[in-house]
Amino acid sequence: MSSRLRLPLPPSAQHDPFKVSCSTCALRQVCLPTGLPAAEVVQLERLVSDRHAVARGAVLFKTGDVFEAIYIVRTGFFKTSTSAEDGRDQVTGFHMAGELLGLDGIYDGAYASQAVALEDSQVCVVPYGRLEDLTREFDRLRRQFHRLMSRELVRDQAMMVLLGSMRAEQRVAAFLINLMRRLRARGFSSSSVVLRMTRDEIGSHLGLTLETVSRTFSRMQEDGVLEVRARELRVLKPRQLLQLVRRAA
Amino acid sequence: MSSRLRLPLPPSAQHDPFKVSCSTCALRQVCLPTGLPAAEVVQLERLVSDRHAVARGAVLFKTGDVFEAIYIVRTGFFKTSTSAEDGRDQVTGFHMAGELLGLDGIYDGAYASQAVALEDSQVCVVPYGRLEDLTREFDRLRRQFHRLMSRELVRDQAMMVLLGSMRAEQRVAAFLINLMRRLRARGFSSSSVVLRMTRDEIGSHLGLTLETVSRTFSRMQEDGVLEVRARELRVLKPRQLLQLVRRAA
DNA sequence: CGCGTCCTTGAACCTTTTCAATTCAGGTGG
DNA sequence: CCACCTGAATTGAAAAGGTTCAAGGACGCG
Repeated sequence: MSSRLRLPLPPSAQHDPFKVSCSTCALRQVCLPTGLPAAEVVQLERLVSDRHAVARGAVLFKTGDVFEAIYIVRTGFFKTSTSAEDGRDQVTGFHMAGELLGLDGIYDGAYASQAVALEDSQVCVVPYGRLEDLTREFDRLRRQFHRLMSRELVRDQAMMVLLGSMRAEQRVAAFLINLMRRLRARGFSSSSVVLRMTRDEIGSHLGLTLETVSRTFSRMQEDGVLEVRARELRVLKPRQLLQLVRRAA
Repeated sequence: MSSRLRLPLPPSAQHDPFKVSCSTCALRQVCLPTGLPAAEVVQLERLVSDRHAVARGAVLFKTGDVFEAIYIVRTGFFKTSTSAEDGRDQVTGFHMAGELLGLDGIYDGAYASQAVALEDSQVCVVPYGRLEDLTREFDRLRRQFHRLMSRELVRDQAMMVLLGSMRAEQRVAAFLINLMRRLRARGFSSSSVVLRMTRDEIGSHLGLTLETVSRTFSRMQEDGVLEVRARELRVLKPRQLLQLVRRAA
């Protein structure tokens, strides 16, 4: 009934779990190789030789770790968070299949954030030095890489608007809409989800307390917009949810 | 007595205002060519052939404009803001000499934000298509470009933490510290500034109302941390200002 | 099946916003 | 050169939204 946050792997990958094949990967429409010519995808495949399993709760990289690779979520679900020196900790994002992790490490050679798996996951490992080299030769790959970095900037801007000018209800609505849209782009139901994160993590991401998130879910349920049972969530009135966001502060 | 947000131009530029010379530019330590070998700087100079004056209040680019170039602030001061369809508008950043504008346009070929000059300014125009080409050949330039994009991501994360978990006083303190640090990196006084933006614009950037910004300035003045007279601002106790940020929520 | 973690809900409190009234500063024109 | 005028900034008081503190309940994992 509800979406499971795991994509079926293509036959080739199922048979040989260590072989990476971007060309046949189910994610190729939402991943780094999107739109690249076959020749460049092949190059990328050779680069992304390694795959890595990350158990639920395990840390993929943490703040200050030497930056050596970018990761692409293959299956599963991650959260990234910053940890300021004064213990201030904030979830900066949730990441699902096809999304890149670790781009913030390019700047000074150390990751600026921490990535933790929220369910048993797999990532593709993209050694950064070799990616850099590859972007020299391959124009389309280089441009795609730049586009993805830029997309992150656009997303961050949207997040700033959310944090800077939206009320609790709007933030939660915007969060859910964003989540469902990304799930839909991956072929999942756009009405049902099993959340992989706690209310606390959602709150941290949205600049709210876990109590406010919980209350907001409850209110949306009373209003008939959502059906909430613990982590199981169902959007009953998508249009009304959209209205909640659009409504000016 | 107070810093003026304008750097003296090198003699060569003063004599021929249309000739761009990164090699001799006063900004080369805080700009795109930072750390590049001379040969690559020369290439960059040839690329950045155009300079552009932007009068106070004028729009450099706006949301939806076709993305053709990245801009680098040469003199003056800019704000960037997003304008959501529902009229929700937020200042996403303030930008001074040496800082890049427009990177958010790479993603889909249209700027995602708007840039407005807050004082009479000049920008260097970097045609993006040609920059892309140049990054193919020149390894250091390409890496530097990636580093700068990544730095934006790191900054955005810091901004999210500010917006998501700091109280008004902490936000204002963090804003001032950040501003003064950037001014100092450009050779200005790190204690005095004439702000180029209104309380409203500061508030929009920090997720606060203009009244709260004003009250916070007043309180800091009462506490002897700042001296505020309209847009003229002086930091009297930098360490105390730092303490304000570090103090957990 | 029990324990721990997560979630929900209530009530009081606090910060920030909102609304409103002055005050101030800077630029313009007489 | 000064008076005026307009946008910006300050300040106060009331209201709202969210947090904090606290207690109880549900769920899932071992």
